[in-house]
Amino acid sequence: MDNRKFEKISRALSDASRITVLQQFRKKQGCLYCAEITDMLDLTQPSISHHLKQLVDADLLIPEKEGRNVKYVLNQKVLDDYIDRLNAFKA
Amino acid sequence: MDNRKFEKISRALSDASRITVLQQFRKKQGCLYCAEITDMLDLTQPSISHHLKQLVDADLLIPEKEGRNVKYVLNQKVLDDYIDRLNAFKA
DNA sequence: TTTGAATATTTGAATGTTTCGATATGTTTA
DNA sequence: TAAACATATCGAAACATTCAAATATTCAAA
Repeated sequence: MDNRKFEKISRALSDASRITVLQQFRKKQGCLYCAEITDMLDLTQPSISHHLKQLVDADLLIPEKEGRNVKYVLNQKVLDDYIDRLNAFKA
Repeated sequence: MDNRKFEKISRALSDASRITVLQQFRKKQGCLYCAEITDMLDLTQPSISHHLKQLVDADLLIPEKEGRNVKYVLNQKVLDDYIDRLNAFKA
């Protein structure tokens, strides 16, 4: 992971709505449907779509189309790589 | 660490200059002087001061005044807490 | 106690982000 | 095929961030 990608992931993580979304993945074994996410945030559908795009563009979520629904899967590998970069800051 | 603090740290980490600064701490055993940081970035002094303030406000760096110089120390504890929150996203 | 060096704050312009309403795209079902 | 549904994109308003120039503050040394 290069610095540009680290920066992009950090930016994706720097928003209250997106943090809330990510926290819900634990309860659902790492995958959530778009509709479930829309239900849990008090935002319009386009806003939620925008936030999800940021998380997908940062590779934190992997979208999987199922008919007219979209299932988002948490990308644990990217999360682990990001954590490795954080640990590398330490002396 | 609450969500607001997690968000603040993420935002502090979402800038190329600030990432560069943090990466230098490893080479210097976790502490750097303001002047060293100013030397390594191609930005004006006020801009660098502003970036350092964001890292300090996020508690990633602890400023220690030494006469008219400032020594910045990397806050490993906050980094560890942040990593714990990231791991908590995982299923 | 003035001078100079190191760092911080303020200001303003340019740019980026968040949000929403409207609309578009793609998919299932009647 | 038409209607209903789920999600994405567009366009614009409100707000936040970044950067540099100018200025202020703090401290050490002369």
